[in-house]
Amino acid sequence: MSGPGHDDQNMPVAPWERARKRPAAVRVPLTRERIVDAAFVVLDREGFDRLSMRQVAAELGVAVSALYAHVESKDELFQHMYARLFDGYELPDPDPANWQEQIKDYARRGRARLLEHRDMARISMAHVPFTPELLPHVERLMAILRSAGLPDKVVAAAGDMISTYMDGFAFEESMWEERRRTTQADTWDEMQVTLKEYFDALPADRFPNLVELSRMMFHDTNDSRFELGLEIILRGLASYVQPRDPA
Amino acid sequence: MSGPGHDDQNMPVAPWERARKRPAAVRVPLTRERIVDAAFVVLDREGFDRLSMRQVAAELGVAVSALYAHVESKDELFQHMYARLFDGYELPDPDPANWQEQIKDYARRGRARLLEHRDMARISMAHVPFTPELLPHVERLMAILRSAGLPDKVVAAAGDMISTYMDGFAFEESMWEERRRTTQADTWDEMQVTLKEYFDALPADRFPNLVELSRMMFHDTNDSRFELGLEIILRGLASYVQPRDPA
DNA sequence: TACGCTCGCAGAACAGTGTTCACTTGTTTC
DNA sequence: GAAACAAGTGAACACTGTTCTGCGAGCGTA
Repeated sequence: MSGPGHDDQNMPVAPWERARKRPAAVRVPLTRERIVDAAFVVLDREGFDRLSMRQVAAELGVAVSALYAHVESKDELFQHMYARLFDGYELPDPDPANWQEQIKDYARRGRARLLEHRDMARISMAHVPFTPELLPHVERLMAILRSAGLPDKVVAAAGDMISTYMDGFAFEESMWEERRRTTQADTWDEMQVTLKEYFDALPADRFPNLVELSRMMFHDTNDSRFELGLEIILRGLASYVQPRDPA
Repeated sequence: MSGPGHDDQNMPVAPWERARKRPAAVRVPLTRERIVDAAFVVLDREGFDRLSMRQVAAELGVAVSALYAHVESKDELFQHMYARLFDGYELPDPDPANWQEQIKDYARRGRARLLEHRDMARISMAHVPFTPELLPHVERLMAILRSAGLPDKVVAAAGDMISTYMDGFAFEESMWEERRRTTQADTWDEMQVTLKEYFDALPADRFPNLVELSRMMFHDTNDSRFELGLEIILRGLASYVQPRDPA
């Protein structure tokens, strides 16, 4: 998939190399990249709970123990999957006039990446503290927030808040997806109808607000709910903006 | 611990009941409450990853299979542990003049409850969607937010945001705690010093903001960081307040 | 008192997990 | 050709959640 050096697979083998290359071509060499690729295939097909080293090995047609030559543990495999989240996912240089849009865009792309693979948010969630892959992002995020004129204390808290919001939101989405899968609901719309019915059937004397607001909670798309939460956080942050150079 | 019907354990047995009660007293009857209690003991001592049905059974001096007479699965056990979070944890009636403080107080108590037991945030996080125990809380939270004059769309999004923030924050705290445990750091202060040193040692040309802000991120207590994040969210919410009855 | 019956728990078992280790096997090098 | 080396195999260990059979004490009834 994303590993390098696969381009020559479709090329015919030169006759004078045939004798040498044939035996080597029978087994594609096992690499960490291929293991991570296979892990994503298993993750998407089986989900996080059924992602086991044995399943990954089976996907590659290889013994389990072979994986441990390239990956120290299942945890390290998760770390490499986590690192994939950040491939080519960059923050722009600070543009103080547009800082809010810059951060929103960053968050949107982050959520999109988390939703690319099933249960990916669960893997990401287990890595919230500062990992080396995350540091450059936090650095640039802070650059943007500082350029906007936010006090340092707020900047320090905001980085965590934004990534926690992204992870938490995508995590919830994963959970609804899984619930949908275990139910008979085939589509997301069908699921929403079921949920809305459930809330409508709640005793209105004990849950007046829930009954009345169920429309809001389930008619909106996840995208617009995500967007609204983002806007709330950014308005809160913006309220801390103070002029930088009172010249 | 919190289960009912344990009050008579310290009472002496009446002599005329002694002959009858003795054999029964040899084995304290196994109940779901006792199983949940034992699960919390194991959780606090061993952590989430080592919390197994066999450990819980051992804690009670009982065979594993005996647990399944009172609890259908490990997942159901988690649900009962999760339900304990909400015992006697209520929201007040709406007081429109104080809505921000009411919500802050709710969030503070929620975080405190999550921190009462090791890794409790991880269990809570797995239950984010609407469970029956949560519904009354969401209902009252919405009542407060609506009384404050927030538009319905914002109210519907805010409930999720606040609980996600609580869970996410406590979850991160759990992770730092675990990292502290696996490191040799005995106290939290010692851990903070280590972290600060790590950030100070970062190449200042590539991470100027991180180096400069490391002081902010690790000198503050978790409580004040939590408080600041809460304030940011509430300022964002408050920006949506609109007059209710333009009379 | 003796019988049988029910119910709560014990023990073993099944299928699955992460991880390790002694072993082949295919390939290269001397 | 023989020796060395790396890579992958298969079996094993110590676990996990869950289920099934069976025992044995307590109860109601004859």
